[in-house]
Amino acid sequence: MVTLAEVARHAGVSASTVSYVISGKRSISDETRKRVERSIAELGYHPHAGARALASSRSNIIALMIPLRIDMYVPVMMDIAIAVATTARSYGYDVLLLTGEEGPSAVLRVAGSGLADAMILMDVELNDERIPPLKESGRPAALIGLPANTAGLTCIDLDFTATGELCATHLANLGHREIAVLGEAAGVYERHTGFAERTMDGLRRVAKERGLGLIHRPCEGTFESTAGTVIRIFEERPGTTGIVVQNEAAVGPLLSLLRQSGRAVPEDISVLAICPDQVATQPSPQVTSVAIPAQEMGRQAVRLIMAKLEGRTAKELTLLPPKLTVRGSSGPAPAPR
Amino acid sequence: MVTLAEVARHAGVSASTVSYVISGKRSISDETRKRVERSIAELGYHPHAGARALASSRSNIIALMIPLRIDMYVPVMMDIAIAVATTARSYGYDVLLLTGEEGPSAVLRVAGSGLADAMILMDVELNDERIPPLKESGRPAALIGLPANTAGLTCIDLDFTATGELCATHLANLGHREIAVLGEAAGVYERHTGFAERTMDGLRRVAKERGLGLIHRPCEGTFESTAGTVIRIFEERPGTTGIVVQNEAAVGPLLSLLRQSGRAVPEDISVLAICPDQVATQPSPQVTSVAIPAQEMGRQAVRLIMAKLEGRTAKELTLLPPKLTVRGSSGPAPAPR
DNA sequence: GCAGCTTATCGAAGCGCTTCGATACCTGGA
DNA sequence: TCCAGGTATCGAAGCGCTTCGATAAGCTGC
Repeated sequence: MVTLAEVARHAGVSASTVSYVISGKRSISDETRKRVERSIAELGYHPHAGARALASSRSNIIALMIPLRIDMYVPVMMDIAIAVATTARSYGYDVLLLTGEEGPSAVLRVAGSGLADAMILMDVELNDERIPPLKESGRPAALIGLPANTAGLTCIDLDFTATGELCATHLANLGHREIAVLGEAAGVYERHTGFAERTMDGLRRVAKERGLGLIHRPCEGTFESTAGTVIRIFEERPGTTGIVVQNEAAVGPLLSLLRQSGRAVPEDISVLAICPDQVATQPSPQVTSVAIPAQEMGRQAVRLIMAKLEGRTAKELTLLPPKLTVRGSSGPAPAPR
Repeated sequence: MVTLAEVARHAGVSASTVSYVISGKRSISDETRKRVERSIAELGYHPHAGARALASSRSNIIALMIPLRIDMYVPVMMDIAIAVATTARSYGYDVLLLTGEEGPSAVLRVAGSGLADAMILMDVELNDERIPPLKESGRPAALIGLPANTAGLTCIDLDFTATGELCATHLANLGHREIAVLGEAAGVYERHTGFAERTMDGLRRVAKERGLGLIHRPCEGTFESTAGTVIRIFEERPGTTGIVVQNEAAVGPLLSLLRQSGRAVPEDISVLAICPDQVATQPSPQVTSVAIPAQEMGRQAVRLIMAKLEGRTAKELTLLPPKLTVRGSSGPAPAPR
């Protein structure tokens, strides 16, 4: 292994000079800088991460914690993770991957050992047990998803309330009067992950304002459970002409089922989904959707953390505005029979 | 931050004694050990990762490198990543997440800086450009996927040749005489990722041996491209009664298309897929499949690396045997018309 | 009763880096 | 000509840990 000292000797300067060339924290003459840089390149020098962390008490690592139970659609998590890693690198940071397996104690371990300078928590629940140790650790952090109490934290999420409003407004504007929501699996509501409720709030608000009928049924997302849920919906509200899907796994099955049961999309039924574009563009017809801005979340999370690491303050709450992309699955409500 | 020295003072012993209590590298009297352990717990001590890495030249970190271009189905990658992280933790290691973004130089950077003790490369291509720097770095490594030349490396993959054989044998045993393969997107073959070719080798071998007709068409996996491919297959070989799907994205579309075109599964057509169970169990009927053993790959990769880190030698090639799970989509070939 | 072990503990060196004075030189204004 | 104020560089301390040799104390067996 090449060390700072060897580079210094090779360049004919002192170790501290090499260090300052690398960090740029003191001015160095052009001539010396060039000489040192050449030595670094020639010797293939890489600063020792551990030594650096020890001397500077900065590891240049961000921990990214994935929960054990995954509600989010997996590709979304992956997108976030990749966006986090890529953005972090652009700031000179690396990313440590933590799984929920280890539980909240992982937070203490990683913060306590100085392994990571900051943390990002994904898929945060309303009363997430990782939050107390996180606050205790005193490390900068960003949460993806909203806990019940965001005081003193930095959180990012899609604005699900606005998403609900947007979906309901889109359908109302198209003349739909009865809409149904294919919700998340029951477990999601039980664990109070929050986003599902917030979506419903938005839907309800607009439904009330515009005088729409609205029913909401949880849905597991398998073909069978989707079938059962859809049949029940049409039994209870035969006049339903618009369906909003929150559980992205149900999108494919729903379209198959509607086709099978002789309902045309979008002529008889309009379908909207809250899902990644990947899912929306795969079936035929493609589905009008509000995307989960996974990359944006990951990027923002890192930016907010960098702000904190640099001593600036970061907003407590960042709600990303939803964007509705109109595709083939939504259209004017059919004329009432 | 609590340091070793403070723990030592609190317990009334020297720093080195505390260190030996933690590492277990020298014998310590029961009494002293207990006292030290109590102090550690009371003070909430966590060894500083950087200091440790510096003194022991071991970071206790494994780097996991995800490629930029992703052929693998994303949830499979996630499964592997989570299995790697979980298994690594059980050995006291953490996982650093690297994306392909940074290119092969990331290998040199991470190895050179002593950030990671070892590396795992995912989705390895036949002539993967990360391999030369990896060898140069001299760090232990495990590759998930097979490069063209495995000499001096440690590689893990599903035995795709055996997988192809297994699929063909299953269909042959059910009496099918004409089978078609819905392959990966053309790009996958161009970049020579290897696994697709190996699957075909296996299929061809058995097809020849058992006298089956076999055609193979690449497929992008979208609904439209799958439709086009399926139509062409039945035009060219109207007698086709068995379809093997390699591109998991095509599974859903294929089943929809067969249903639409009035072909019953499995009565008229048997469908086999090489895909995660998640994908196989979602549609109706559920699909007979050979699963990608994602977790197993992740676990094995870590085990092999641990062996190397402990100075033991690791096998060059680990091919995991395929397992075929029979579900509702495959059955006896229909009587010839 | 002492050589010769083993066991338990300590002290000190050193891992490779950052960072804080200190120093040496140069410039320009008085 | 002299000194204030920069600019460029050096030396040394110290970050928190591991590890090696040394030491002290407790055994065993003759």
